[in-house]
Formats: sequence, C-alpha cells, structure tokens
Amino acid sequence: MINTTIFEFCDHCSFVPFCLPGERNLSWATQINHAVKQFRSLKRNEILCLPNNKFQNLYAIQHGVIKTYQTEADGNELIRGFYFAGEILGYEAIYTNRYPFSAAALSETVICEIPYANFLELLQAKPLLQKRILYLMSRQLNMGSYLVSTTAEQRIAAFLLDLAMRLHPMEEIIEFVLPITRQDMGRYLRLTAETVSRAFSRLQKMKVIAINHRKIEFLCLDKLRQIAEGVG
Amino acid sequence: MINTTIFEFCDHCSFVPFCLPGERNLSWATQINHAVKQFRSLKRNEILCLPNNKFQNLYAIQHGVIKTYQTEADGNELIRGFYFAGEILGYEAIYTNRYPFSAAALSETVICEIPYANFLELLQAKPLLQKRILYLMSRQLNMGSYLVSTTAEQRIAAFLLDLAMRLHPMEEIIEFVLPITRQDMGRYLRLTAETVSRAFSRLQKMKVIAINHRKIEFLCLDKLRQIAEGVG
DNA sequence: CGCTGGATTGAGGCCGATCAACTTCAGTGG
DNA sequence: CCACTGAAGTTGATCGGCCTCAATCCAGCG
Repeated sequence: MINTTIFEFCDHCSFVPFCLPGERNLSWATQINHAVKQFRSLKRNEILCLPNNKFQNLYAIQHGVIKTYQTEADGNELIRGFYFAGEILGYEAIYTNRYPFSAAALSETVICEIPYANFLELLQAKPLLQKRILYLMSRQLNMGSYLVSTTAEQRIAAFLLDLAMRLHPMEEIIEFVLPITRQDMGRYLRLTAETVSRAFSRLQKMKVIAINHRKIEFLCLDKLRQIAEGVG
Repeated sequence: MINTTIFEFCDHCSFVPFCLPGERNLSWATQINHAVKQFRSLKRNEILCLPNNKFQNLYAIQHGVIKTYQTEADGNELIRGFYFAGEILGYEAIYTNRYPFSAAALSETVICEIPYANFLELLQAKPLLQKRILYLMSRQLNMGSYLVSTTAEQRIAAFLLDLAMRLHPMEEIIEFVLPITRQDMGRYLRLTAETVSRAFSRLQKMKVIAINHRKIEFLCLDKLRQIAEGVG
C-alpha cells in the first residue's frame, strides 16, 4: 500500500538513489521514513519557506512546481529558480544557514521534507551516495546559466528548451503545457510579462513555436536552439 | 622548507580543512602532495582550461585571480565568475563532466590542482569533511546572486561590496585595489565598460566612493549597501 | 451572466549600448 | 631623459531594446 504509493512518485526523483539505493522493498521504505517526511502537500500559492527562516530541511519535489524568489525594496519580485518534479530545493541554505529566499507553490504541489541533519547522517552512513549529491549540487550550479544571455529572445528560447527538458527528462517532447505565467517567466528572466508575450508572438510569426495561452509546441527545434545560442 | 612554503599560502584557503585537518606537519604535507599538485603557476592571460575539456581537476586559487567565461556566437565574452585566493573553481564541471567555460588568469596566479578522483577518495576517507564541501558548494550557489538586480548602479554597488569581502575575508576593509578591468566587470555584470565607468563617476559624485583608476575607497558603506539593496 | 486574473497589443519614454574622441598611464627603447 | 606605443579609462552624443502605462481580449468560474 504505502509501498506502491511511495515508489510511484519516487520513480523520477533525483533523490531516489539516496532514498532507495538498491532493492526497493517496504522495510527500506519504512527505514527512510525516519529520515524523510513524505508527502507534505501544498496548495497553489502556499508558502513553503520565508527568507531568514532557519535552514532545517531540503525539499524534494514529488509533483508540482515551486518557485524561489526574493522581493526587492521597491516591491519588485525577483524569481531565483523554479523546481519541478524530481528536483531538490534548498542547497543554497547550507551556506547561509537560513533560506535566502521565499519559496511558494505555483500549483498543487507535493514535497518530501528532508531534515538536513538526517541528510548528513545518511550521507555518512552511505559514502557512495556522496558522489551523487556532489553531482546534484553541481547540476544546481549549472541551472539558469542562460540567464546571462544578452537579448530577451535568447533568454526566452533557452528557457523554453530548459523547461521542456526538465518537465520531461526522459523523452524529447515538443509539445507541453507551460506551468508558469508570463509574469513569472519575466520575473525569472528579468523581463516584463509584456516583453515575454511579445517575444512569443514574434517566435510564433517566425514559425519557430506555436503558442496558445499555456499550450506550446516547438515547430523548429533547431531554429529555437540557434536563437538560444544567439546565432542569427 | 616546503613546510613553511605550503602553509604560508594555505592559511586563507577554503580547502584547508580538507587538505590540512588538525595538526600541521611535514608528514601530512607530503601525504597530501599525492592528492594535490601544489603550486602550478599561471602568467597573466594564461589559459587554465577550455570549454569541453574533460573534467579532471578542481582548482584552488592560492594567489591571484582567475575568471571563467564563455564566448557567444557573436564573439561577445560573458564572464561567469571570478575566483580569488582561497576559493575553489570547477564545481560546475562535476555535473557536465566537461568544463562548461574557459578559465584564464587575470594576473600572475598560483593554483593547486586537485584531481577529482583523489578528491572523492579523500572525502570518503574523511567523512567529516563532507560537511565542509557541501558548505563550500552551497556558497558557490549563492555567488553572484546580486546579478539579478535590475539597475546597473545596484549591480555595481553589490559587486564592489562582494569584491571587498572576498579579497579580504577576515577584515572589513574600505580601501583596496581593483584586480579587474572595467571591461571585465562589465562582462560579468552584463554592462559595458562605459556604463561601469559612468556609474563609478556617479557614485564618486555622490561621495559614496572615491575612485582613481584601480584604487578604490568606500566613503559611505551604509549608502553603498543601500544602493546595492535598491533602496533610494 | 458578470467577475477576475492572465495574455495580448499599441504608444511613448528611459536606461544602457554604441560609436567616437580624448586622456592617462605603464612599458619600451632610443 | 623623453618620444613612442598600446591598453585602460573617462566623457559626450546618439540610438535602440525593453519598460511603462493603458486598453482590450480571453478563459475559467462562481
């Protein structure tokens, strides 16, 4: 019962080799239950953590989307990252010992709470898993490297490609539903919602994508990649 | 002899607890010499690694400055980070298994090469050091978080504060020599050298800093911090 | 049905880029 | 000692991409 429930969601989680190394059975599942509080559920817009909250947990996203963000002095919201199913949030706080951002759910979201103390214990007990965690944190360092691109179109193209890959890590999809508003894309890419919308319209006119509200389709992946790379 | 030579430079290195946990003596120093190739020296503008080079080493900067950068399709150079004495370069490559950027010395620079395989071995042998490495990688995740700020002045102010702190981690200095050209600051902050120069002039006119070529002095730290935060 | 939040599109303004001229300074060699 | 050279920095004038503000459209939903 709990067995299937857990594994069903855990299949795509980057924390799996950490939670479930080797055989998958109920005894192991109950064992890790001491380290990982499974399945805390968040409603749309519900807040997961606030800046300066003491760092205690990493969070593995089971299902849904979380954004991390900080609010500037003028009230402007800057999004630092999005986290999708299978990704882990909170590495930044290891250094600061406090969450350096707010985190909120963009939709119905289910997470695993991973108390950092338990995380460290598990890591010590299973030294082979160290390598995996270094790999995951290194991945985090590479996140959003396209944010430095100069033009709006470039960043938006790169963001779309990033999104498609992270939403469907196994398959190469060309059609999906955007889980993020234009506004929030802009808050992440340092653009306004209007600029994002205009760029979408332009890309559509160029027949690189087809977009209708949240539904998007890549019509020419090569062209999209070129735009993301700043070619042409 | 080698003893003092090593320790003299290692005092401020964030890798120290990894290299030199506990007592400092020659036997330990020779021991780590197997894991860490000490003191490779780079001339100004000398290249340390190129994009798509196979990942093999982390690099600890002993002395000097390294920049990591990538070149866009149009030849424009984007700087991803600066690394100063005591800092470690290369975590990004753990995930990609190749360096995702070029790295070059901005001045005479001395580094330690740390082969990643040896790094992992050492980590397994000394599990207590795991925590330290997670801490350092988490720090890296927080690097340059001010790059998202909206205005040029804000990013520049934040950069100056960051620079002062990292160049002199122990003391709170208000006067130092910029180790980086305006051009490279711009390439990091996504601004042109002209914009950087103009911002400096404006900050000087506001009596927040005094600047003359590479020599800079903070005249009003509070104001500088406020500007960095976007207040006022 | 109207309401509400998200998305699109247009008009005008501003910040930073671009292009260009000039200055300063370090290094070199006569 | 000074002339020459080239890189770095400063300052000004103009241009363009993105922001701002505003109107409209559209889908979802009570």
